[in-house]
Amino acid sequence: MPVSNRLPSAQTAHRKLLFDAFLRGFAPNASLDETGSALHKLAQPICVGRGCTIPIDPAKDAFVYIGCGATKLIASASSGREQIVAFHFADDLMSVPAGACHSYGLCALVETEVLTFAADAFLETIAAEPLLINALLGRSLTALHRCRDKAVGLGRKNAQERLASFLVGMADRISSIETERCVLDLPMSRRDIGDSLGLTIETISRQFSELRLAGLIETTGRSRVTLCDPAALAERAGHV
Amino acid sequence: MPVSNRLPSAQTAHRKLLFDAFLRGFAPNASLDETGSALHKLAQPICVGRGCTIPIDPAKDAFVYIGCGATKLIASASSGREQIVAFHFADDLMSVPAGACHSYGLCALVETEVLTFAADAFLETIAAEPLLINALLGRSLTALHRCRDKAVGLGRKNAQERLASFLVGMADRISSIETERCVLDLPMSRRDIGDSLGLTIETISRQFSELRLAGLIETTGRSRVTLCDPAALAERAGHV
DNA sequence: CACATTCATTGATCTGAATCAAGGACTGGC
DNA sequence: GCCAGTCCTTGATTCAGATCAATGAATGTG
Repeated sequence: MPVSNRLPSAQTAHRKLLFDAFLRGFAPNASLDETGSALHKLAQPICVGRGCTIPIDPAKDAFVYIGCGATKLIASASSGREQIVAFHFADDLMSVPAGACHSYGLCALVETEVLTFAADAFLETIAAEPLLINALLGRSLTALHRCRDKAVGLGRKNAQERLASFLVGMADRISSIETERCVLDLPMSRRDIGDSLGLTIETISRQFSELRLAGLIETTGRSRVTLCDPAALAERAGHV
Repeated sequence: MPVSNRLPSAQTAHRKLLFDAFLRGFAPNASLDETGSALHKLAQPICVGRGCTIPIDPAKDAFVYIGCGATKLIASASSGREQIVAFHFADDLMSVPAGACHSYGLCALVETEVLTFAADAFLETIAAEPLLINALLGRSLTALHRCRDKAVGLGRKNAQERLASFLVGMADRISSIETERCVLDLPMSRRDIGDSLGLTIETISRQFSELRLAGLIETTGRSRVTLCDPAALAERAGHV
């Protein structure tokens, strides 16, 4: 398993680019002088390869900004069972909770660059900047909304509805949306999809086959999925 | 099914009490003059009986403050399947999303008094009050954290672990915490518990019986549950 | 206080997804 | 371009929880 690397301090220019992207993506209209440099001091830039865990103190809450790449947020129940709680992509800002009931870990799906922040210091720093808190609040509410929809799927949907729901949701996030057809390059494995949907890898594979047979999707290689009829797929997903 | 009632305008005093409780619970240290009265104008006080749905425009996001009582936030997948996404109790402030994938409804478990706010106007009003945004952010992050833990349960736990997890979680929220024994008065029915844990009413009942047989809980009537050994129960819940 | 109704419990059976097992297809490294 | 290793697919069987069915306990209403 490859290990994670902090960016060497020589790459100051690169670090600056990453931090600027964060500020731009996070609060484009704010003019932050002191706050900006305070955040810059807090930001821990980290670059990890595919399959690596992003080092985060499990005892403290953290915020993580994804500059580029993709990650999975994993929660571990006892006896090694893992549940993927969320996927995140470039320009996402997420909160990683310290483990109370379960322990959380953040893992890169592809080569990924992130900034990590200790949550307490981060919140303290932005406390006086309504634009920033509002932005963070918006992200949190979006995450909450997504998590609730996920709970509906995990609690009340069958395997096929879960996979259809997952594909439609991913299409919204990482594909150019076309009404007719829609091409997705999934950065996660079948196992990841299973761990996200509360299913096994075999069930995921079988449902891919069924959706393919039904003419709703086409697959190319391991990662490319074409949604032939997104509307019909959304219907199978049990969306209202 | 009983219908909900706005508080008659005659009960101005009562309304004021409710609103004051909201401000006190929400941002005890803030001195809000204009913002306070602006919020007061936005607040829609509603009082509903057991089993009633709290009227919320399904087309727009809302925030709801619970003055007293208890509620369930229900999401409906297609074909009438319902998933309870969260329970809320006195002094909670929650966000109710407009339905995108699924439609949400808020329903009272007991006689309940709430204040509802249109989300857009609410956010606009508090935008310049860091204390308030921070409070709202904190509540959102707590809700997100709870929802993630719920996702772990729904995705990766068996029936007994889910019920044990539920009981331990409820004990934290609505009971005086005693290390040895802990008495809970659950305001929700077996069906509600099932709809929250992604299980049927029969499975819930069987698991109650098993936990009772194992000496971990005692039940009195329909609603009272005594946790005889919270630590052992937490272990059965698969908590780390 | 008795009745009606809803709610909870228990049992028997069924089913969708898990598990066990084996073969086949990508992908990346040399 | 070949090979090794990983990832994916498909089939057979098992099992946890759903469903179907019936009885028994709470609640609250007249």
